[in-house]
Amino acid sequence: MPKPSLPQGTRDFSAETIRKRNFIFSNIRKVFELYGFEPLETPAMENLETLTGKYGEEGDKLIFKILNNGLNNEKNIEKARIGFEKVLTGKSSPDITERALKYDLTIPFARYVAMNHTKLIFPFRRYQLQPVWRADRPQKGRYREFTQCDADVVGSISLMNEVELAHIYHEVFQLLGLSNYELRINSRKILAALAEACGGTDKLTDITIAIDKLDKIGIEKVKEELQQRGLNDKQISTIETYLNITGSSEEKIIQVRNLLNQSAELDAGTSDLEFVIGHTQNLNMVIDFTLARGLNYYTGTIFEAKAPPSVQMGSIGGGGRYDDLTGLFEVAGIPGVGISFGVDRIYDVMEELKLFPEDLNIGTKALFFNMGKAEAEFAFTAMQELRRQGIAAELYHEETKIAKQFQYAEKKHIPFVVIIGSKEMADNNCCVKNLATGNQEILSFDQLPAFFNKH
RNA sequence: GUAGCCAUAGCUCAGUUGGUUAGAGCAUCAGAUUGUGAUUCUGAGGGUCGUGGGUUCGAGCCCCAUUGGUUACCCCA
Repeated sequence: MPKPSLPQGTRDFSAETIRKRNFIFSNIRKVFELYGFEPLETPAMENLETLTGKYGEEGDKLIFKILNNGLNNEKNIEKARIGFEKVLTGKSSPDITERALKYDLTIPFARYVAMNHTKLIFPFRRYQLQPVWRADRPQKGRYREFTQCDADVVGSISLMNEVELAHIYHEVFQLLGLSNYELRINSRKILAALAEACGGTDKLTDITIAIDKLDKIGIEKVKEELQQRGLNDKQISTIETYLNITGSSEEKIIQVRNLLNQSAELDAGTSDLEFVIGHTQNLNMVIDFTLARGLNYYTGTIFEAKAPPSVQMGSIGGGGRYDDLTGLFEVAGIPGVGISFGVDRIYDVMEELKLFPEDLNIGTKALFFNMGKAEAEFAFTAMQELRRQGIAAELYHEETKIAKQFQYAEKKHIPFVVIIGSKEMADNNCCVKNLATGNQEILSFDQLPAFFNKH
């Protein structure tokens, strides 16, 4: 029997971790609900066909594919062999795999909308908190199984949706204590206008991939990469000027208008940003023209939430507007915009900054000591009454020395112990001790619920 | 997929140019006090040094392979 282990990049979650994660989830859910979003869940797996081609070439490689069952069945064996040959050339074959674990929540959502568009009430606002899987090499802040929390509005082109989503980011991060997060915003339309000015729209991807790395590799390396991607000096010079745009959001918009030739794309992109900026005061939002985002279905506004600069953790959330996501599934004309929170990274950031409230790990409120057979039975009755009142309590499972029972309570972060010995039994009361302060008092049993509700 | 680093007790680690029965702290358990807890005292258990080969009189240490972890690239939450 080999040592038990977990698949790479996956984790077990202990009680303490789950309570902290639930703290994040419940705040996100609360804000989503407050903004009128409705919950949705989709399966862990999708048909592979639903997912491939939606995340770009690199994305396709990171989809976890599920091997078909019954490949060794005689009537399948020949097909499987041919299919496998195909797989070896780097392609996928439905004879080998036709299902995959979901890679994000947006594409399955688009599939859901496409399947149900006749029944849904538009604009349709849904939120979704579920795990997703990526066959990526794990490293800091990167897992193979992680949880996304998405909110999307589909069936509306109103920029008020962007405004609301920006507010959602802000409210959630405030609730979590991440007040110095940064929300970067840009528009794919402006990037398209830049591409137009630099060799045409077919250069859009090359340009965005390169400039997205500015933070990491610096301007010189970006210029090198642009050169390798076939841009000439004049085009690179335009991009450099573009990347050097600084100032307030308003100033940045003016500068980008001056730099790029006037076009419908540019006008649309800049006025989109102006609208969103104009309706979101004091939200830690900054225009970042280098923001590009990988997923190629975005067409308008794009968002990226950055962790506070004091921690080494890039993006803790992202999103954007897509004109026609459901078009991928043969249902055209449903535009939308959405955002996502990366819970696992938010968790790591909050842990590093020690932002979790102290009292999250209190499960059991009171431990009843076991002071003997008769005492324990007496305590059990008292405890059951507390439980009926909604107060979590435990009775120490066996009679043992006091020190050990105290230690158990301490280790489990139980804040109070209730001692019922022969004396208390005789007086029909109990001794309640606060472990944090060391204070203890004698209470009658009918005082207990009120006491614990107060503390 | 590519590259670097790491692997010794439950945890964090030490282990000299290769040399006897491989150590420490914390944790665990048991005992001097049978109704009051971190402290102190005494003692105990626990490792075929990730795995498999090789070099050597001799390997935790050197070489090769392999597995796992980790960090970075690509990409991303």
